[in-house]
Formats: sequence, structure tokens, C-alpha cells
Amino acid sequence: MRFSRLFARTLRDAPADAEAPSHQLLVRAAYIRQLISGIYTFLPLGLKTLRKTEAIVREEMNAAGAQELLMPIVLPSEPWKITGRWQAYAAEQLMFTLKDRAGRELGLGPTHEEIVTPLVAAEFESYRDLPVNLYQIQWKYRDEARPRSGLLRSREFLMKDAYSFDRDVEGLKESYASMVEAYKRVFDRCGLTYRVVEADPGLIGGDVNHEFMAPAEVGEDLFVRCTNCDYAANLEAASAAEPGAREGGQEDLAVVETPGRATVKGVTEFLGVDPKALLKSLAFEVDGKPVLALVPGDRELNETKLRRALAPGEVRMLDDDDFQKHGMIKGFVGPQDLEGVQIVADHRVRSRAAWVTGANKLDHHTTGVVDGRDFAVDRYEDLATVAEGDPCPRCGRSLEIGRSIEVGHTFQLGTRYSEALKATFVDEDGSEQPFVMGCYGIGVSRVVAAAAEQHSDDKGLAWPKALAPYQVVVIVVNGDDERVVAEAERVYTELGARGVEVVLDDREAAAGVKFNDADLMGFPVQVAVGKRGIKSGTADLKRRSTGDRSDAPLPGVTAAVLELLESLA
RNA sequence: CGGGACGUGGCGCAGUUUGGUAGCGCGCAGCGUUCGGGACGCUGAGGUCGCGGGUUCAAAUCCCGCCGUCCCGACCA
Repeated sequence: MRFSRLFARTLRDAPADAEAPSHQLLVRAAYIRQLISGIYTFLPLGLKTLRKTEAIVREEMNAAGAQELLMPIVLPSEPWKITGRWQAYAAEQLMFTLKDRAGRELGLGPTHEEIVTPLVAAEFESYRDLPVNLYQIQWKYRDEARPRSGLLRSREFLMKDAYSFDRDVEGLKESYASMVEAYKRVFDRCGLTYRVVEADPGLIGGDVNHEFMAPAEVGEDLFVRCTNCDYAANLEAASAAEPGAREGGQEDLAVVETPGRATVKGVTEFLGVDPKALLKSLAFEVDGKPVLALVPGDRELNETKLRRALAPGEVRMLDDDDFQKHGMIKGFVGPQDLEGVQIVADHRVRSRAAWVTGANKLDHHTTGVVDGRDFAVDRYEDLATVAEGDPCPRCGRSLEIGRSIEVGHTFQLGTRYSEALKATFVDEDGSEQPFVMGCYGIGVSRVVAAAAEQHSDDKGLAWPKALAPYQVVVIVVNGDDERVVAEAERVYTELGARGVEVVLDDREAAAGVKFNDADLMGFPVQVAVGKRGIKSGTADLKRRSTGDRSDAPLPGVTAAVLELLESLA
């Protein structure tokens, strides 16, 4: 490709509406352009990188035995109404909906369980046909409440979604394991640094699922990882090791005045006690009945964990009116002396002898409150959000928290969709059984953004070889020198003949502009052919990712480039 | 959905407070000089100032409504 013909105009300044590094760079380097919020055009360079990512995903899916198909983007509402997700998505306003000329309700596909499940049920009727794993690579539509950071969270995005259908849970586990391995190969090949983390199983409970998290500053997801072993989990799902023996001695109960001090900060500062010694009592209603959740004052309650612990009950935080109804005083609630209130406490509540907590009396707190003596906990659960430095649940060493981008998600669905959609097969004993399903997603366009986040610096993008739109750029440093042009053309042609994807920067521009654009666009290898080098019989090779430079004798430039490429990841 | 900010040539911005001929830098076109890390000079093209209404002799600027975009949060996966 000749740069002078390439549909790519780089920008010196990042557009004002881009903030994330990958977003700024992909726009500046002419990979993408925004059309409307969360919807982007892929320019020739961006499309090449997207297609390469897609090809890697496709190869690994095929290698894992999955079969590619292509389902429609425009979907009927009926199957979604059966599973209840039409209503759910409508409530979240996540589905782009439309109507055809007959007034039929349609939606743009946000995911395809409702489509693939009836399809398989209609085609395959026997256990003999199973297992089967189907996937597609296709544009998905989700009318996100807040699209952000360019390709990291867009409303139209390229996704690989796979669906496995097994006869039983054993089969599902095999299908699942094979997908997880395929995912690892995909992300390895894309040059991503990532962790496989345990994710929140959700309210269904028991479902195994993993997220593939690529660490990045701009990541939206917080995840916990052990500094020693390989434990890693989404913060929502993470646990820490349970605390040890009780600290501190018993004390006598005493009610003290704490005028207007309704917060942890207010109370502990007023009384001069450590937030660790305060017992936070958070009031909820579960199916109409009051529940108190207890966590130490220096801890945040993880509502997801609470919901899971109390499932299938509907958990709702109390509003001001509810406090009155249940005879509680907001800001001064304590677990002692409360009648008819279920008390759920974090494990850490066991680790301290005496607590300061609300006195259930306006502007008063009680000190010396002892678990077991002054109040009775109904259930101990893991309720607190993991904090930096907590002990690992596996090895006990320190945990740390990082930000990351979710590039993939694998899920053991079970029979949730097949039962709802009455998708069954006939088993060996003649009985009708619902398919045991798994679903597996990779955000292909998001992988591009994640790779840009992980492989870039202040000068621009620095693609891993596998994702670069072109492997090599040959820079004509002095366009007015015939020998320079001839040598550059020769190298360009030779590389092309050897199957290397190469750009010849033949523009009439100052050398500095070309060097800077080459850095910005992130081609892994740069070859500079100029007067200076010609004089000494060499061309300059530069490795973009490290900045390492070397001279290659002119006759052997092509071989030197091939060798350098070979050595790159 | 709650909070905040912004909308002026392709990109980045000034001008709005105090209404009075629409500006700057980059980029783009032509000519010349330059030429190994974003060169210089001269000349030039390019703008319904987001849209609609209102106030006024006069609106980028003041008022009302709408639309769009981004950021924080909620939500989502």
C-alpha cells in the first residue's frame, strides 16, 4: 500500500470528545471515526486490525470444534417475551427496537440465546447429535445508558458469541473447558495481558462463569488478584480469607450521646474510636421483612453478595419511610434490642469483642456491644467488599485491586434458556430433556481497544504483530533523491513479494512527519531509507514497541526485516 | 436516570462577561526556498457560529425551547 493513496488522515490533536488513550489514538491514527455516540466507522486501517482480530478468534473457535453460522441482526420479539428478556431489556432500555410495516415489534440483536436455542431444537432431536457448539462473529446492538471510551463500550460492537449444547452437565463442563482454553489462545495470540477471573454468578446461583480481564487504567471493572498465587476474581465476586480470633476484651454496655453524628466518620471522630470498632448496621427489606446487615465500620457492604446470600428474596434498601415503619432510627441503628429483625453479619463481625453501634435512639450510640451477649446474629456471611491488602482466600497472602477491561465472558448456563424455550432432545432412555447450555462471548472490537490500551505509549500505538494493519512501513526519507526512492521502492516490492504487509510512505512530506505518523499508527517495524544511509550503504530499522534501532546493509534489508519480524511477538 | 461541562471552517481553540464587519494555530491548495524526528515565506480556498423561536436598529454574544457530544455516578455485561 502506498501511503499517498491510503485513506488515512492523521490528526495532530486528539478530538475534544476523546479521553481514553485507545480512543484518542485510534482516532488520531485514522483507525476509527465516530458517527454518533457509541457508533463508529472503521477506516481502512481500523478495519484491517479488526479483521485480524476476528480471524484469530475464528481460527481458535474452529480449532476447538465450534461451527460458524450467521444469525440475523433483526430479531422478532416473541422468543424474547417468552424468556422475559424483552421486558427486562425494555426496562433497562438496552434493546434498540423497531417496527416493520405490519407493525410487528422487532429488535436489533444484543445477544442470541433466544434465537440459537430454538434453532438447535428444531434441527437436532437426539442425544446422538450432541454435543454441538455454534458461534457467529457479528455486530451486536445495545443501547447503552452511557457509551464511553470509544470502542471500549460502544452501542454497536463486533462480538463473537458461541453457544454450546450438551446432553448433561458433564458434557457442558467439557465444552466449557474447551472454550476457556480456546479463549486463552485467542488472547495470547492477540498479545493481551489478561487474567481469568471468577465472576459474580448472579441471582440464579451455582452457575460457573469466568471473565477474561485485560488490565488497563481506563478499565471499568475492578478485580482482585493475589500477589502470590493465581487467585483472581471480579470485585463483585471476590472474597478474602476469614478473619482469625477475636480482638479486644469485653466491655460493659454504655449509651453515650452523639448529637447529629449519623455517619461512621462523624461518630468515630466524635468518640475518638477507630472506624474498625464501629459496627455498621445497614437496614434492608427482604420480601417485606426487615433485615439488618452488619459490617465493620471500615468496610463497605457488597450488595451483590448480600443479594446472593438472601436469594431468592428480593432485597431492597430501606427508604426514610421504611425506617419509621420498622421502628428504626436512620443513622442510629444497632442490632441490640431489635425485635423481629433478621440479622446477617459479615464474618469479620466475629473478630472483635466489643463494638460501638447505634443505640436505636436519636443522637445516641452504644459502646461495649458484644456479639452473642447483646445481640444474636442469625447468619454469618461473606458480605464486605474486598479491600486492598486483605488476605487471599486461597493462600492467605495479600490481595490487590486492579482496573481492567472485560474482553471475554464464559458462562455455564445450564437449562435456563432451553427450559424456558422448551428446547429439548430425546435422551438415550427415550425421555425428553432440555439442552444443557453454555454461552461464550468475546468483544472483538473491544479486544482491539484493549490491545491499543496495553500496546501504546506517548507517541502512539505499538501493535503486536498479529493485530497490526501492516507489519512494516518503509519510509522514503528524501523524496527528491532518485536513489533513495529507488531503494525504498525496491525494499517495498521485495517485502510485498515475500508476503509481508507493507506500507510505502511515499508522501511529499517532511521526514519528521513520516516518522511521527509511523510511530502514531503503530506499525511494528519501520524501515527508513534516506540519503544518509545510502551514503554508508545502509537503511535504518526500528522496532516500534521498544524503539530499538539498527542499521541493515542495503542489499540485505529485506532479509533483515524478515528476521526482525520473525523475532517479534 | 441524577450531577457537571461543552457545541464557532477538517482538528484544536479564542471571541460570549459589557450585542456593533467572524478570528488564531494546525491542516488543505498554488508558487518558491528547505529536506533524517511534526520546516519557512508569500498567496489563497474554506464557516447557516448545533437547530428553532424571541428581544433589539443590530445577536456567535441576551432570553426561551429543542438537539447533539463528552465526563462523574446509577445501571449493564
